[in-house]
Amino acid sequence: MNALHQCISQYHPISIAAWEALSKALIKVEVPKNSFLVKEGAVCNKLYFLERGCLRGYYNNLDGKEVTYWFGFENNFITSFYSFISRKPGIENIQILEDSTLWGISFEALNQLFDQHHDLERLVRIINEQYYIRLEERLMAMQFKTARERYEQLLETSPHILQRIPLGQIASYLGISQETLSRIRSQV
Amino acid sequence: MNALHQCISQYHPISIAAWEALSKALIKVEVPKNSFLVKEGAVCNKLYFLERGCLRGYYNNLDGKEVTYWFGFENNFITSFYSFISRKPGIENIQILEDSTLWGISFEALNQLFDQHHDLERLVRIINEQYYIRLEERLMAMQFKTARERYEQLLETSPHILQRIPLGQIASYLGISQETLSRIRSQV
DNA sequence: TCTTTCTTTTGACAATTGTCAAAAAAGGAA
DNA sequence: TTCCTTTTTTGACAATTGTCAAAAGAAAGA
Repeated sequence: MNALHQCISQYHPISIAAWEALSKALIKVEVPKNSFLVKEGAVCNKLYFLERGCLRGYYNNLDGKEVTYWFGFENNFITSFYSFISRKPGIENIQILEDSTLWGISFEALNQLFDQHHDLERLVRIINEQYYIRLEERLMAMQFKTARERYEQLLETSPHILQRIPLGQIASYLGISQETLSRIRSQV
Repeated sequence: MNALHQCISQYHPISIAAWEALSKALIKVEVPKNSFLVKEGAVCNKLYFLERGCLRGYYNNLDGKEVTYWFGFENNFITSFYSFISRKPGIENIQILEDSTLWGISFEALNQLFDQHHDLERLVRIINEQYYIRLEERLMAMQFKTARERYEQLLETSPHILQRIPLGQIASYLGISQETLSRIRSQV
């Protein structure tokens, strides 16, 4: 739980009372490789902090292919965002790629904490904003860069992804075919 | 200002006190077509609500081309998000495409209001979340759909864009060349 | 170790999309 | 209207990326 506290502090320090309340509401979740944290068709009721391990979000498209659109690593906040926020079933699956340790809090518990601790809601607002900026950067790369440029950007900003994730999933994440990524990689 | 109040209510109703405080902090901005709300290299210090008109966010890429990555229409919240949040100069230009009326609030004023009115900060958190979901949808379309599919999706979800925005800017927004968009359009 | 399975690479070819240049069409101003 | 500017379309060709199939390589279990 220390990792979470440290991570939080980097975004926005919260009061001791807020941290204590949050700690009490958190539930430790240990999940083995290849299991699922969230499955499509279900409402995702929890927001997680990933302390150890890694995982991915993907959905099955109309052609029956798995489409990976994000990876989660240590110190990331994890949820099926659309489902968690809208309280509706999502199409997203969250699969554990390495044995992982997470801390989870339910939607209800989180919102109760928001009522009691203004600074906790501020923290979440600020984290949301930072994640928004990341997403914006990714959209821009997707929209205006070639496959090769996107791969090179990934190499620079997130080399750990290359070491921990199979190529096919990375290709999907970059929006290209596995064959194309393999060819790009052999030419760099 | 009524439009803003109504728009807000759809996200999260706020107290009368919060609304009054917000109203007082808002500054009306009228801008003519082709002028700029935000220019690259500057820190964007305001969050706007667009009451009337339309505008676009774009940046100049390394090849000297304008790259459009969003449009704003009536009832949208507008800012150069990265710059507004991080308090750093951005690369984004916001150009007015039709004579527009906006209501603006400064970063400082907004944050002071957050301290005084918890429900206002909640409102912004919720709006942020909804905008995040939109962005996520756009990223997925960009990542896993063909140019034609993205165009057809735009036709369905935002036909007004087609009627108010030049083709070249729409093409850029869709991440394709103007010629390709023109050809797609002639074949639908 | 030897299989078996999963992952990655390679080849051949097709489909999509981009680029450059020019023509056509549309819109604005006098 | 008429002229001028901007926007859109079209053609020819090149570059990028995808698809299918097969081979090569790596990892995991018996």
